[in-house]
Amino acid sequence: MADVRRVLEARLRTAFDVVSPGADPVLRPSDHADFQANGALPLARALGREPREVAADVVAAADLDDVCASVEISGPGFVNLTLADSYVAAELAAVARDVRLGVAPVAEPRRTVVDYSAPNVAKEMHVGHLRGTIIGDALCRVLGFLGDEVVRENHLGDWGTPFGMLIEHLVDVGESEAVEELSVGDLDGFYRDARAAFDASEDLRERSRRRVVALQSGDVETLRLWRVLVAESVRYFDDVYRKLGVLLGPDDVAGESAYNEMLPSVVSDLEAAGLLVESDGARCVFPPGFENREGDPLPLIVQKSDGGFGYAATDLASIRDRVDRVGAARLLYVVGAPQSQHLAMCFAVAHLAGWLPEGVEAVHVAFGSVLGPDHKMLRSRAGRSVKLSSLLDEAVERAEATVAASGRDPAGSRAAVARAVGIGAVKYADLSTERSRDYVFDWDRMLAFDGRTAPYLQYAHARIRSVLRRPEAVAAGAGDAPVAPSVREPAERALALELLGFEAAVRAVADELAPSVLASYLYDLATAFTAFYETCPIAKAPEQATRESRLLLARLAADVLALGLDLLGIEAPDSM
RNA sequence: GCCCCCGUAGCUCAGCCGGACAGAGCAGCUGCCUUCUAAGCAGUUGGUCGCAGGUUCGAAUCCUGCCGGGGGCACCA
Repeated sequence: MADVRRVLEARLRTAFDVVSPGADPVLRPSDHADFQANGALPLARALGREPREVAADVVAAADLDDVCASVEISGPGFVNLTLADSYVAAELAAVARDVRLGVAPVAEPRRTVVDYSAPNVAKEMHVGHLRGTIIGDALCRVLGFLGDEVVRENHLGDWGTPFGMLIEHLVDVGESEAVEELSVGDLDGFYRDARAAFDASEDLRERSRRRVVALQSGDVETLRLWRVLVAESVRYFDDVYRKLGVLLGPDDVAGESAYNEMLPSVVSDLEAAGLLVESDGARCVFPPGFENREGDPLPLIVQKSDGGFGYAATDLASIRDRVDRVGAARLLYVVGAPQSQHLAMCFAVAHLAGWLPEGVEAVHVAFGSVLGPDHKMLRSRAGRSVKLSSLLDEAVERAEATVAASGRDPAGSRAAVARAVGIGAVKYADLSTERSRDYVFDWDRMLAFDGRTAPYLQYAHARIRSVLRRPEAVAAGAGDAPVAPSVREPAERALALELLGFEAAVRAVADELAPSVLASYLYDLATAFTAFYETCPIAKAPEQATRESRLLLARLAADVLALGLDLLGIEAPDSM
């Protein structure tokens, strides 16, 4: 209801229908008014009429008296719409009464599985996992807030041939030694040592091969050792997730191994459907439209020539499981862009096999890579991938240094503020870049208090809370009183309109699976607030009515900032 | 060779279901703190929207070709 744009859109649609049924009003924000409807121009061409005449007919047919102060035809046939202050104020008052701040839940909630993060057991989480984890988490929060039933699934890499090697290494170093190493989070050290030993010893290679067989055939002791590796890794991942402040936890783990028992039926059902083709000893499906280097049909290898299952089999099983058992209406795969062909093939095969029925949507939510200052994949000085855990620690350390340098003494723990700022900076930098693009990781830029950064937004929020804590504000109810806000001053009006755009921003994130829309919106809101803050005294406004109105605007700005940041998984301290 | 993504101001990016002079942040330059957190605000400099065609009354946006960057292309996941 708070979305004034949708109200305008609906009214205009009715008016356009009168002129030509089904015509799109093409409503956009405008530099010349609050909004402009461009629909008369294309419609005029279709009708072979003068654009301004068509616009005039639309305006005549439109019922906008209660919402618009002025409706004017301009230029070649634009319809410029300026909202009535009374309408803006009334809508704002409605938002103020709404715990959801004007964001209505979706009419038809969908059960949505979000597959994201997916680190590998006994391997370090690195920056490659950063984007997927942050983006997936933000989408879960937004979809959940809009009322969808979100099922998080962390598709852990917990199965496959490397586990023969890893388990043998576990045995060699001794179980308690290994657990010790893993529990302090040195997964990379463990993996590297295993790898080095594997490469150096034919005996170990042979044992590893036998161990894989034992694992796959369900040998009890082997499974026990495997569970040790998984459990220690999951515990470590959970530490990282808590450090990062994401929703993901041990209960969300749906590792590859969880699909093991379904793999044979994936193969046999594909075979029964006549989709399976044997090629060079491997059992494959050749979905139409995919070619390899030589221009030959490209297979999705479901079962390898050695009888083992490929990851395609697991991915297909997960699709079936999520549709049949979980009952999902939508499957989101928050997975890096390089996997797009693989996922497209999996979806294609699932369609062919009838595993993705009508009404179930599968989407690859692809994201780009994290690049270093040299615009190449971000790596450490040593050329290794950057350990995610260390990166997060560095973010907090750097934030701590800036907070300390400011000489401020935020109420509450300085360490907590540093954590919110450091982690928030990393998340906002990531989320504010359009997700399909690669993005350049730059400490100084993301941690700056100037510009489009989390620290700027957090600071804007903290300033508002500070104003709301002032005695004059507390006395006036700090914006909680049911007042009719005034939007007479340009800065008041601009802030009010920005606040009314919150619902549209949140919905756009869900519709386009693009958290960056909300990230941009929050920056615009923060700048609208600071402009208002500069020109309009809030707690110190001389008149009681003005004070109450501005306190309401300020409180709403803080609430929307806090909620919006929360939907992105970013904390908003009350003081900093 | 084929497919996918990207190429917009010095740097980082928005806009891309066609519309009124191409926007923002940073950096640069100018101003503004005895007054609610100046970690702020206001103003300003800066662009052949990779190139060339095409469609259109109108193209950063749609189509085609080319150039440049990244990624993927059968038994690792």
